[in-house]
Amino acid sequence: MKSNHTQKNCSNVHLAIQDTLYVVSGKWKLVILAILVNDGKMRFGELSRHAGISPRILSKELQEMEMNKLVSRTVMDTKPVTVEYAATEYADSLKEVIDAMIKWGQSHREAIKES
Amino acid sequence: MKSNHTQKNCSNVHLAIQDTLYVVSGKWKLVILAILVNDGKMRFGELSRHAGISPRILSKELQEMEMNKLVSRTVMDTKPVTVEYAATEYADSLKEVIDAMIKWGQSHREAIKES
DNA sequence: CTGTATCCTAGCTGATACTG
DNA sequence: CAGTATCAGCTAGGATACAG
Repeated sequence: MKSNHTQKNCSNVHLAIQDTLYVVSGKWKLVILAILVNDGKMRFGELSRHAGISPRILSKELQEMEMNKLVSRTVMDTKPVTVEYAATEYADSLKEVIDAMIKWGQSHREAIKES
Repeated sequence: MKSNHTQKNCSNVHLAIQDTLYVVSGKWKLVILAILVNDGKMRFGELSRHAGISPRILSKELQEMEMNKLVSRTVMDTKPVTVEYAATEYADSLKEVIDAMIKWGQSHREAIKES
């Protein structure tokens, strides 16, 4: 038996992979997440300087990550207004994916080296 | 304790993630791999038609995948010459990563739907 | 038949200046 | 300070013709 997958399952799987890729790929999303996880909540400007991301990109990334519930955005009642971003609990659910990627990436580098 | 990671570990992890991302992201690599895994070895032209990828892109993708030991390339002694591509055993090692991505992608879609 | 060369387009990314 | 507008460069991906 070569394959028992239906077209529908195939589409679902493909879609699921694309959804995940959308969240983990790209130049900045995981970097931002790592910073927020390691260093805790941070304001927009801090994050921009800390990661070296220009405001335009950072804004776009944070919006997408907020839509995907990976970061929370809190407007603080200060003057002038400041905004704090933080990694959500839900972001932890990505850990399995990221760990799998780290593990494979490390052993892969070994595997390739031996040629 | 917030973080006990060294700069070096951080770099390694980041590098490993990028290596994995390089292999699984992009529009075609996983599609090609899925086809070769499900339908077995296939010639260049077949693959091109089957997946609907133009030769230029397919060639580039296959070269990269071959460098990463994910596919094998066998020149057949036919006339005119034909070339068979197949998924390697090593490609199976990606399964954990892909499964993690499928799993997260599916549950994520549910998580987002509820908002 | 396998692959490459050429040309083209759309989208991602970045620097910078600016608005509220 | 947070975020957007504008402009510019780069890269991924694609159509097509062609070479070996």
